[in-house]
Amino acid sequence: MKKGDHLFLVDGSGYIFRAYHALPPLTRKSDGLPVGAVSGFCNMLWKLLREARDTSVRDTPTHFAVIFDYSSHTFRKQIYPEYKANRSAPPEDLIPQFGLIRQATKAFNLPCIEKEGFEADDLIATYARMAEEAGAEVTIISSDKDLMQLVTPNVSMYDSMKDKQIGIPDVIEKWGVPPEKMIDLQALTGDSTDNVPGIPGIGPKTAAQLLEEFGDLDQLLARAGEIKQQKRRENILQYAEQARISRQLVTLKKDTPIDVGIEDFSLEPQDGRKLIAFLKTMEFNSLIKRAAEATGVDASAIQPAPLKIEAVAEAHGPDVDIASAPATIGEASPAINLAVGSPKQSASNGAATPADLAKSRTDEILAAKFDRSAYATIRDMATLQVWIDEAMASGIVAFDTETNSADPMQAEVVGLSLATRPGRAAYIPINHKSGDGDLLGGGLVEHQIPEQDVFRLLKPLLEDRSVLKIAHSMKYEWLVMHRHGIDLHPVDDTMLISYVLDAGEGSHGMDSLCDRWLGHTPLAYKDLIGSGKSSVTFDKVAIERATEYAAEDADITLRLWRLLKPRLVADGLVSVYERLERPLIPVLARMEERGISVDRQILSRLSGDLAQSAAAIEEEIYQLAGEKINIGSPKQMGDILFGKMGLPGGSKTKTGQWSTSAQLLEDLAAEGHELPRKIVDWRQLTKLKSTYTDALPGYINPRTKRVHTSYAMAATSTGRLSSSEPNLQNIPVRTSEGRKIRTAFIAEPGNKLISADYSQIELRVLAHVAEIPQLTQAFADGIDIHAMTASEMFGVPVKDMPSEVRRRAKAINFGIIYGISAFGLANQLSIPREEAGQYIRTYFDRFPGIRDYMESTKAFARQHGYVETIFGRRAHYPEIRSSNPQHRAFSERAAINAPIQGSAADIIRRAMVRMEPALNEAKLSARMLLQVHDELIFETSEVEVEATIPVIQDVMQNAAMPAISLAVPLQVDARAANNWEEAH
DNA sequence: GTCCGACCGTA
DNA sequence: TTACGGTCGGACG
Repeated sequence: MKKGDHLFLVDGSGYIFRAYHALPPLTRKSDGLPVGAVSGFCNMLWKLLREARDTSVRDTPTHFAVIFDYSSHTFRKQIYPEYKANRSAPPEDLIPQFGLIRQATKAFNLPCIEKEGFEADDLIATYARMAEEAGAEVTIISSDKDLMQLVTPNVSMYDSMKDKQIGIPDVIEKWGVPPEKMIDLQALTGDSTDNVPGIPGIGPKTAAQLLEEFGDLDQLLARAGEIKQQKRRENILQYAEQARISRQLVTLKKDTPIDVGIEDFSLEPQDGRKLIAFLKTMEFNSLIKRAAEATGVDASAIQPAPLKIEAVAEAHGPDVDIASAPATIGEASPAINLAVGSPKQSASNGAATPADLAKSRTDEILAAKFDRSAYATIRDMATLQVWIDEAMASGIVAFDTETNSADPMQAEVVGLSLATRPGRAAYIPINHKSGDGDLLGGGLVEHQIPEQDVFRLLKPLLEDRSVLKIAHSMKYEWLVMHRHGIDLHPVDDTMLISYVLDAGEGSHGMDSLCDRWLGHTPLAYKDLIGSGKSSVTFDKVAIERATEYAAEDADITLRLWRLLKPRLVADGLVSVYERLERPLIPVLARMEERGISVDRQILSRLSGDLAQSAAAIEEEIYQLAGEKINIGSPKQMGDILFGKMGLPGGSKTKTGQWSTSAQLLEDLAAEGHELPRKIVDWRQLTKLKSTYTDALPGYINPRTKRVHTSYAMAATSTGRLSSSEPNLQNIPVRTSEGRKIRTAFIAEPGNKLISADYSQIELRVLAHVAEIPQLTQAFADGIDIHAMTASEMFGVPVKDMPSEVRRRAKAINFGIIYGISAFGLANQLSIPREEAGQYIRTYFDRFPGIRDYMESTKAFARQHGYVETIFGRRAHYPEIRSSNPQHRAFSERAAINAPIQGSAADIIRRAMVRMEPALNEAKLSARMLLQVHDELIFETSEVEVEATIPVIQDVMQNAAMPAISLAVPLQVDARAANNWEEAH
């Protein structure tokens, strides 16, 4: 070796661990052998060697070697027996890769160096010194801080994963000291992963500052008495010896006895056949292709090399006997997978198609068993930090919070679980209380990390943009975390992924997905907390039980994610998920968090009025019925009306009871019967009272004084949201009595509510998807759509049209959207079935495109089992091929409705996702509070109302663009007022 | 105590 | 004739 030569030294052992955690897991397709780290290693070598042939790259190697640890039994153990004693066993799926990486090195025709009793770092230090003395340049391929002490003007490091060169200035920038002082710095700070003690309370910043002040460790220890901070001075004096031992441990040995000299590292030509044979064994298809091209070897003519899985003596834990755990092909840990969609995702595993990947992922996941006893309980901050580091390194973590309430606006966190790999999960108990105890319900259980410490440690992880957080129902987690000052991102939600994939195929709850996909029944929540009167909140659950339950949930979530996420790609649903579902999580969470102000007094007064009116009607009903019966019981009312009084009964319900529906009672009232009218009125009043005026005040949050609904993102088959607790999507509006309830929904003083709603959005969507020229024209001209329909059908001029004619046309238009039947239309309009059938035929004659749309939609649904919205969202109808004609007909109507209702739902979702950025852009402070399918409710200060309305309208009217250019314009009406009734 | 059907509020 | 959720009564265990 001579001046001008350039030696590359790869820290093979360091690379394995880093690659294992940083790269997406990968298994050999044919048998599940874990090869993720091997793949990363081969790709790195390929890149380094390719650059070696590329003369345009300055730092090309002339000499090359890969260095490995031999075992953890090194001379350092003699100095300090605890050295590296806290290392846990390497992950099971990493063990077989130790040997494979050595084989890879040989396949690349590179020297593979290791020596008993020494670490790779010592060999690297020795070779670097020798090369430098010979006048050559050295590049160490590693980012390990332990090697930074070796950096000189002639020796630099290279972080292959970050593609970053590390020279003297980089060391100073990172650690605050030059390379030659790294030893002293490490001696002071110690190293928890290697169990190097250091001095307590001294971290890198303090160490750098002290070394700056005192020059070096010896000076510092000699003059420690001069240190002003008492605690720090005491620690340094007390632990001086520990620092000296630490210095010995971290100092790399530059005179390791070597068996192979640096002259033997001279870079040899690539042996294409040997390399390709190995790559074939590993099934690294893209590398095979590149290697064949570069070496001019015909890859198809080469057989895979026989695979030898060696028992490698590279022990990374004190108690691991690798020799007893050699991996055999086919028996490798199956729980290894490619991380599709993670922020740290790499390009590809060479699998054929997304569908193949989804399939192989399914097989792998199913092979992994659940073991609740393997879950860890985290009770101290050091252990928590280890898990956080692991999550940081892997780039993916599934988590689940356990709380004492289903309401995220009130819930207190009881504990939190994490999963980093299938089967590897832990629970952090935080607020578990003892079951018995005093009147206050018992105190905090011992050995739990204080809540604020847990969140302080977790915050960087939960907010790290390079770590994907996965939860089942992320909106809940987002809200709980946000209340602790954490802005959770980026995220994935397994419930929403399932929803996008399988809307209409049953529930998307974790338990049912776990059963459906993983063939596993998780611990039941009810079994932990009990039920009914004897139930307890989660904080009373024993921590051991809670660990099994909570960690299992995180584990399941991670496994479901690995299974379901690739299906998004395979089924072409990525953009539905990423544009219509995932971004809505924080938007809806903020809406729920804001809530809306509801006036207790107004509701209370209304409730009193309703009670009085109902009581008066009650008396009249008892008079008319001749006895005191329960008016609220349809069974009892039916018996009175159709039994005792002998009124002509209409239909019966499927349980054999007389139907007492409002429609039927209205018909009887029209015939002059008094009692049915009274019952209808009574029902209306009591409905308004019990469902709204009495129930709503109970939802006013005591802390915020506002009502916070909860939106379900994955509840409907069509893509609509649903609202519950309370349901704010069914607040009365039709009758004047009911509308009064809306006056209780108010803006804060100085503010207004703005209501903005799409006009006829579903008919507009119908005009677009069914391509109906008359409808399109009518919407373009802005004329009354129902009057136009009536005019087309009945030949009546729009001008001076009788309201009854228009009403019928309107009913038909709605009927079309609902997948019309003569039976249904006849019911709706109270006309004979024959007449309704004639209407429908006339409609189809006038608008043949509608019939074509309905027929083609049914045919599509029969063929595929689902239908699609204009944005590609799917709604599944498994019963569309049912042999039961009723079930089949129902599915057909639903399938006709879904693309229309669902496309409208998609449009308003798009508007909601864009709304906040648009308002921010316009420097407006309006807050979106509610969504009612085609309406958005905002609250904003009075002075901004005028400027806000056009922005809202603009976003809503253009929400389909640019993905879809609708054949009809969207119209949005908006109004501002002090309460919802006046704004609507 | 839990579940289901009838009924009815919304889009 | 589509999509929901809440309340009630009544039957079940």
